[in-house]
Amino acid sequence: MQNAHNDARPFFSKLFSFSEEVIDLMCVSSSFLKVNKDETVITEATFNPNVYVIKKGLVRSYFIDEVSGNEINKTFRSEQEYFMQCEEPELKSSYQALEPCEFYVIHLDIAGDLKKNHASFQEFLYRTVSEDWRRKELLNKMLSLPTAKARYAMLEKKFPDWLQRVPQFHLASFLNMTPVHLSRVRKSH
Amino acid sequence: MQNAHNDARPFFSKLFSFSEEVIDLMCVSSSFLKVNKDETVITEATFNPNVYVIKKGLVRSYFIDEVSGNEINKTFRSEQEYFMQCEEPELKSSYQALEPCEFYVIHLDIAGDLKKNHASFQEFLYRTVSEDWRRKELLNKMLSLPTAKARYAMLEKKFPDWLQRVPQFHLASFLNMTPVHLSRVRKSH
DNA sequence: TTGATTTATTAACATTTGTTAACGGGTATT
DNA sequence: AATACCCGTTAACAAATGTTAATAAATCAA
Repeated sequence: MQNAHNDARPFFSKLFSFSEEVIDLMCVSSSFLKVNKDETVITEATFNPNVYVIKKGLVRSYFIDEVSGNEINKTFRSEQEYFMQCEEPELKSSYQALEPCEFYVIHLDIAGDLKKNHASFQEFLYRTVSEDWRRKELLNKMLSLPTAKARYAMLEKKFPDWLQRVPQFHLASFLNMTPVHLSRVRKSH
Repeated sequence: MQNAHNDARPFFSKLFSFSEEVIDLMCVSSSFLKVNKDETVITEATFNPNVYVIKKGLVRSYFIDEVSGNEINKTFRSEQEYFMQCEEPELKSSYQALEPCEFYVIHLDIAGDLKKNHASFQEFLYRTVSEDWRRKELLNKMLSLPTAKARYAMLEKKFPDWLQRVPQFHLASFLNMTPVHLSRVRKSH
């Protein structure tokens, strides 16, 4: 993990219309993180108040089903997207790199008043939550579909990129079916 | 539909720490709406920029599965909760009263700058989205569980009120199973 | 209350989906 | 190139869930 400093400036600028002051603050309080394929970035167990912005790569978020002990994938994120750990134990996820990844990590504990006193950062957070709300609404709709075939069809339509980049057995978990069954669905498609 | 005026004041006050000015604005630009059981409040087809705050009663939100033509329930809302129609066609829902309901309806088109210039209303919206995000996260987790039994167990744990108030066949749709199967699950439980 | 309508339960059967195991193609490591 | 490992496919079978229909229970309207 290295300090990001001005390296991150053009990247943050493209991300959102932050004020110059906010970008300064973000650069000063962020670091640069590289992880290998398959490495875990955050686990359900640990908490830190960091925003991980993906510069490069692909990540899956998942939780452990207490009944079966299996991992269940919640979603995937890639370039220009971000994630952070929830505070509620109930909602915590783990994040694993499915490709070699590069992140800018904004340390909110260092960034101090970023959340409180800077309008453009607040707007960014509001936009982030709103966008994520909409995506979740869409995922909910997908998971509500009663047949595996219909869920797959919706994935294909709404998230075609994932079909290319995400290993099939991870998509299967995401779609609430087994890898064997996903293979069947694709065949009969 | 009647004008709400000062009738709504104590209700709005309890809902969130709005400024006096915002409460005035909300009262002036809101109406009071009563609907019978089973009546539809909003349909997927129509759009209006209103916030429906539930004073009394219970509502289900649902969408039509284009494949089967069936209604699929997304969630339920009751006293002190609110809902509004999404702008994205993809995410629109219909809302139906499962009990006789009373709403305060805030007409954002009339309320003018409520969303733009009033901090306490903006905070309210942000809190609303954040809370809803968390609930959706939880629902997603529930729908991701691979067995009907596990989904029902989680509903029982996390939303015990719904078990009391929501008709079983509507819970079944919400849990992504048939009413017949829900009955089986409950029996073997 | 009565009768009519809606909802919940149960059973038998059909379909979907999960499970296990074997096979084969790819990829990485040596 | 050889080996090992991971992943996707396929098949046979098992388990879960959907479907239909009959019945019972609950709710609603008259």
